[in-house]
Amino acid sequence: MSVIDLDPGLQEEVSLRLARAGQRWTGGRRQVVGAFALATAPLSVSEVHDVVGPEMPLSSLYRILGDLVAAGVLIRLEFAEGFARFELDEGLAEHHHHLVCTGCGIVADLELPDLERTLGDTAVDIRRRAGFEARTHRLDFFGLCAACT
Amino acid sequence: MSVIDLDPGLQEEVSLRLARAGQRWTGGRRQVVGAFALATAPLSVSEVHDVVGPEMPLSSLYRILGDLVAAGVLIRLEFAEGFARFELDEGLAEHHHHLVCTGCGIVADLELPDLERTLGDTAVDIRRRAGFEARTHRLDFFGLCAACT
DNA sequence: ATATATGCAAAACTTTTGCATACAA
DNA sequence: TTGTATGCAAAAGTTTTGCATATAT
Repeated sequence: MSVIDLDPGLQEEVSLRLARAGQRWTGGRRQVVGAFALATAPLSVSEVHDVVGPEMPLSSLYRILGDLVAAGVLIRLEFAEGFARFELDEGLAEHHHHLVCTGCGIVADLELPDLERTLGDTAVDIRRRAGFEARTHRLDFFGLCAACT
Repeated sequence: MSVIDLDPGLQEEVSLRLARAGQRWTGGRRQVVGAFALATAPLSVSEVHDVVGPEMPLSSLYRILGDLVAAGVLIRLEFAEGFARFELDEGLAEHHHHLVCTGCGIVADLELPDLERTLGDTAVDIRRRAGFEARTHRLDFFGLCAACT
C-alpha cells in the first residue's frame, strides 16, 4: 500500500478522538482513515480493502473499522445491499446526504444546506410530539443516476 | 401459526402486484404479508419468523421476502444493525419515516406530512442540479427514545 | 397439466472472536 | 515496560441456492 499524507487538521482531530477512546494512532488505522479522507462517498469493506491493499487481513480491517466507529471517527451505514458501508463521522467531513442509484448501485454524496434548518426544526418537533431526543438524521434519495436514466 | 384476516383492500392490491410479477398468492406469502399488515415498524427476518411460526423454514421465509420485494409488496431496509428489515412498499402503507433509538434499538414509524412537500421540491432540485432522477427517499432520525433518555 | 412455490440440506458471504505475536506510548 | 493492536485461523450469524416434492392456477 502507499503512504497517504493526511491533512494535518484531520489527523489531529482523529488522533484526539482515538485518544479519548483509549486507542492508539497506528499504521493500520492511519491507512484506513486515509482511504476515507480520499473518498467522496461511503465505502464498503471491500472498497477500503482495495485501497489499503491485500496485505491487511480482513479480520484486522473489520476490527479497525469497528474501533474507528467506537471512537467516533467513522459511522456505519447500510443501504440494503447486504453489507455495511462507512464514512467519516460528524466534524470530520461536512454533514451530507446520499443519492443511491437503483440501476447501477453507485452512491454519491450530496450536500443540502437549505434543508438542514428545516430538519433541525423537525427534530425539535419530534422531541415535543414523541419525547424522542433526535441527535442525528439520515436522508437518502433513491432513483436513477444520469447514466442510468 | 394463526390465520390472519387481511384487509380486503390490502389483499387485492398485494395479489395484483404479485400477479404482475408472475407470482402466486400462496399460504406462505399470505402469512408473511399478514405479519406486515399488523406491524407498526419495520420487521426483521427473525421478527417475521416469530409471527408466522417456526413451522416455516428460514430458507422459505427468506425466499418469500425476496419475492415480495421483487413484486413491489415490501421494501428492504437496513439500519446498520447487521441484518435487514422489511416493511410494506408505497401504496400499501402511508409513506413515513423512522425514529431509531440508539439506546435500546427500537424502531418506530413516524409520519411527517409537512416535510413531504419540502422533500418533493428537493427531489426536483436534485434532478436539475445532479441529473439524478429521485424516485423515493428515506429519512431516519437517530437518538434516544423517551424510555432511554 | 404445468409452471411456480416450498422444504430440506448444503453452502456462500459478511462479520466476529481466541490466542499468540508485534507494536505504540 | 506495559497494555493495546495485529495476524492467523477458526467460527458465528445472515442470507442464498440446488434439487426433489407439493401446490396454485
